[in-house]
Amino acid sequence: MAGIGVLRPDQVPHATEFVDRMVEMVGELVDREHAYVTSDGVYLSVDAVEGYGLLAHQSLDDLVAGAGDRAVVGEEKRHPSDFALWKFSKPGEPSWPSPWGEGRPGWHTECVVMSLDLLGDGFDLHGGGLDLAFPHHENERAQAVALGRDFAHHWMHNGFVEVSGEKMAKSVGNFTTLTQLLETHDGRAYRVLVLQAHYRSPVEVTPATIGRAEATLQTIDALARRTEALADMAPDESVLDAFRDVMDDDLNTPRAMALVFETGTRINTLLDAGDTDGAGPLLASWRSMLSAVGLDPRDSSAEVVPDDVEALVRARDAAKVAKDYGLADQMREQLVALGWVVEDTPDGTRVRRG
RNA sequence: GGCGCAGUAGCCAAGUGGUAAGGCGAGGGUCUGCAAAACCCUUAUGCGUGGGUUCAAUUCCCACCCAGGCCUCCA
Repeated sequence: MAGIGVLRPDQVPHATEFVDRMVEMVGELVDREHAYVTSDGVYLSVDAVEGYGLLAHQSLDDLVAGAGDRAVVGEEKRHPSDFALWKFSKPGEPSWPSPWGEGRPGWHTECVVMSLDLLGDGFDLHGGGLDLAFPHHENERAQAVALGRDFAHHWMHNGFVEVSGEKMAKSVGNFTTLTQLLETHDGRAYRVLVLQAHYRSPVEVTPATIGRAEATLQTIDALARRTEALADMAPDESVLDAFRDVMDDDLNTPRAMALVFETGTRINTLLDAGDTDGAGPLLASWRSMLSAVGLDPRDSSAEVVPDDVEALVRARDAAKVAKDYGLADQMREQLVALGWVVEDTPDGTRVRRG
């Protein structure tokens, strides 16, 4: 997680620790007569849920019609779309006690209980992949509604990570773990890729797109290096306002990133002209935006330049002063061969890891 | 079969009823001893196809093509 700049959650609840609460909730639904007991479990009655199918963009009738042959009304289910809140266990299966019999929780009761317990009623956002909208999230919402509780105010369903236009999934076998990715690539590249696409859209993640994102990062890191000695000033509020505007517009991170790049270009232009004071506020807002999207410029100060490389750099500077460019170029080639990127600056040769 | 979602330059990817952000790449230029970095210019009269509505559509409507997704009791 740290490799791609994702913060740890404050809470990492385990469903097994909330079984008692789930049983309580199911009991409450039964008491309210929004759930009923059958021979194999406890079911939620979707007729009791205002707007069931909202997240799936389907009416109850559509759901039944669309299910075709699969719309088999369980012998005891009152409605084909009714779903299990508690499922009686078969011998040998893990189970917990309940007033209705030994069993295990059904559809996402843990999500409902844990989010309401830990976040409280009426929390802001509920996220998840597009594929979870139905039935997973639909059924979560259904339970909360049947309970009369105020659930998530906003649902955000993100598009898939795709490879050649196909959903990346274990079952498809086009699966790359982030751990694998981090072995050979800058973890920030994945973040750049995700930021440059809208969250609701699919993102193409392939070696090619990751590689391009790394190239993008190089320009960000280059500006960070160029400005690392510059102190923070008061940020340019007009830039930050524009940033907030696009982020407030359904989290339009691609626009936000465009603003980051455009601001970077403005800073470079001012620095080229020697206008450090003019670049200061823009730089502060640039840093602020990068921080907001969780992209940290690579810290080059931690990079250790070995003595032999340093000696070569000094020797090359001496050769340049002596205008022995043939020797200087030869030394540059040596440095490049050793894996260093060589940049000439007014202060002499600078090297960094390529 | 039902319902949603998408098809935009070489690639990735925003977006709007009034004439296409940004990134990478590519070509040209400025700078430089030469490079690198940086900056500037160019790179879709065009946004899957065919109709329609409109003064005007990539943006709305209809049909079609194509990709991928969900349609439940493992979560």
